[in-house]
Amino acid sequence: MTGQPRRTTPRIGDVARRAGVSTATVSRALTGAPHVSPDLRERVLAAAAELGYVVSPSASRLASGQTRSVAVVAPFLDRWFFGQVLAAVEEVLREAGYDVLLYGLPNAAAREAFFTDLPVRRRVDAVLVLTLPLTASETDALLGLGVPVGAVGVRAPGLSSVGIDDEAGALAAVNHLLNLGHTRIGMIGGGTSDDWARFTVSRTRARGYRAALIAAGQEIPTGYQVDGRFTFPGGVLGMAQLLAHPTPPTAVFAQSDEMAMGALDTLRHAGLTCPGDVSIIGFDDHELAELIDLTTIGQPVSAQGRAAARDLVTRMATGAAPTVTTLPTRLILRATTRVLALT
Amino acid sequence: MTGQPRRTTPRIGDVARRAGVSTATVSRALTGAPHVSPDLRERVLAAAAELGYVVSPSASRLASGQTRSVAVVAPFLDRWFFGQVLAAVEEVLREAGYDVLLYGLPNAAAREAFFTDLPVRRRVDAVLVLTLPLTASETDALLGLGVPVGAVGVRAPGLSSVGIDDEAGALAAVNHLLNLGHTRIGMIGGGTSDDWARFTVSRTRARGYRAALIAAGQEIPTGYQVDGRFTFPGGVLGMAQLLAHPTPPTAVFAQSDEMAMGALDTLRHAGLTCPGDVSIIGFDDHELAELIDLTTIGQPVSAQGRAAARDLVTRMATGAAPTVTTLPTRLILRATTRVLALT
DNA sequence: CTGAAAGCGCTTACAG
DNA sequence: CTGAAAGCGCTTACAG
Repeated sequence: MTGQPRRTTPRIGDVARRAGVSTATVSRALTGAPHVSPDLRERVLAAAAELGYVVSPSASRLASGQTRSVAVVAPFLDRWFFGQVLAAVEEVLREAGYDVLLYGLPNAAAREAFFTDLPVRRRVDAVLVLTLPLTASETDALLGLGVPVGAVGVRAPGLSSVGIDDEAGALAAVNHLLNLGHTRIGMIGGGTSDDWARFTVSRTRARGYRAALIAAGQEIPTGYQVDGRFTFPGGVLGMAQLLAHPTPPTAVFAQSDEMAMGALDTLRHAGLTCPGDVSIIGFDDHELAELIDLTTIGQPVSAQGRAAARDLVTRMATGAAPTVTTLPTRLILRATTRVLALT
Repeated sequence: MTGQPRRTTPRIGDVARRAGVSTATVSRALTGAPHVSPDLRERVLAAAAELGYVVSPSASRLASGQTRSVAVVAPFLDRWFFGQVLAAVEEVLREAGYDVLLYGLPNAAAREAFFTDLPVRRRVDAVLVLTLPLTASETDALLGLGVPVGAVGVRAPGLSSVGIDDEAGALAAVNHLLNLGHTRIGMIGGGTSDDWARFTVSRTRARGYRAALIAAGQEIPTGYQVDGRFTFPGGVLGMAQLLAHPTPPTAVFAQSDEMAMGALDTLRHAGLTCPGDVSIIGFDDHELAELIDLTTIGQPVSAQGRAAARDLVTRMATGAAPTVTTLPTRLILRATTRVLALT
């Protein structure tokens, strides 16, 4: 019963003893702090390696006040856009040495719980919000954390944000259609959705749509703006709705590529061709867009995640002020739009 | 300079003072430990609420040895399958009160760094691996953490695993084709990929493909098994390869729906119809499969994530032994397969 | 059921 | 450049 060898995780004291230095020196050497002579640093590193020593995160955090973690908050985790952004964000943060704490808020209850309980409090050095339109009090709650807050696709005072100019993108899409001679231009958006997360971007893109038509001196017939819920099935239904219009559009601006794909599906099933009968332009440059030859407004998705993550890394390190970054969209001409056929 | 009111986060002592009890009692009341009289518990809860007290995670972890966190490790974060699984996993864990630490391993360097440095050490109460075929030493490293380890789509001794029977699924797919009278059946898989993560499942499904054909007494012509890399573009190319065969198949088993969609695209561009000229069956029941009317082998994706997360929650709470769960696949008949036309 | 006190394993002024 | 020591903020046997 005496001296039984309990194999246990080595502690900082074990490393210190083995290297013949104090724990203070071990700590300094391991964290890369200055004021440690090269040979001592080397001895410490060697001792730590031999022992397989790893610092205890909780102890280190408690003593230093730093968590080396950042929270990523997103309404959905299972959608294309979020997957792309999340992958980029995770990579940047991991390589910078931060842990990523993931919070999905798939429904109203989860969302409310998150902003009420604020589970990230005292737990992270920064928070990154992905395309979650924040109310003023939600923004306040986040800023009240006292750590840098960043966002992709959301703007609010006090936090960094990275995004695109949705209105300009939509305007470019519709202008392209106008340039091709179309005058009956419909839109599949997400307008009447009760889903806040998609409501904002939907409205902004709708503004661009209307601005383009108004600038061209055109009126927008009732029933030309339909709801596609930002999904493939929604696009299917939306296009069907447009086709049922007394004077169906000859061109359609879909606010996302997924809805555009749904619209294409409806055309195919209706025996219509694209762009022969109807031109369609999407938004996103989804990974499948190129393959189905979809004309679209491309936005840099991973790049938005990377930029947002990098900004946070910088702010955590330097205490720099929040920034606002707008990344460019571009018109990508492919095969689903063409000059209006003269009949 | 004296007594300046520094608004600071309340500590457990503040709550204790306000409630007129010891910090031990506050701790017990807050963690829901037994042996606290109802009225004291109430007083503590009230005091904590008034102060807006939140326990310091690092201090709590250091003192208790529990992290209330679980690591989720996945090779990709930006693919459909992982997004679905991740969303389900995150929801279960969050609702059970665990933090989710996310680790993406998009390349060999990241993977090696992860298993060498083992950044999750002393940091989580469990680890969940998503579809990452583990080498023996990787498995050992994980089990050496001393916490429950679970996996989706991976089996290894010592860890829980949730998955489907890939071979049986593939077999069912090919049997369906055989039942329709097809004898020239090709396969688009991921066989020659150097991507380990997809290599294993690819091989298992290929085994099912071959088993079905062998059982039917058929030979497999050279060139009937092509690589589609588990992507849409890969499916496009794979189908093109099959069409270029001296005696092209009349039916194709694609190991994933995304590849099946790519195959459909190739057929369309080649002026061929499906299922008129070629029947195609996929695997997954991807969310778009229903919309394009793709016959496929459906697998429950979110359910696998949920089951794996729940198993881990149980094991963390009870110390139960690892489990193995196999969820059912099912043949979903839709419009892309039909009886071989007699010519 | 409740409290005093030790201990979790680090980090970091403060001296030297 | 290096060490002794206090302190980070909890949890949990141990007594009572």
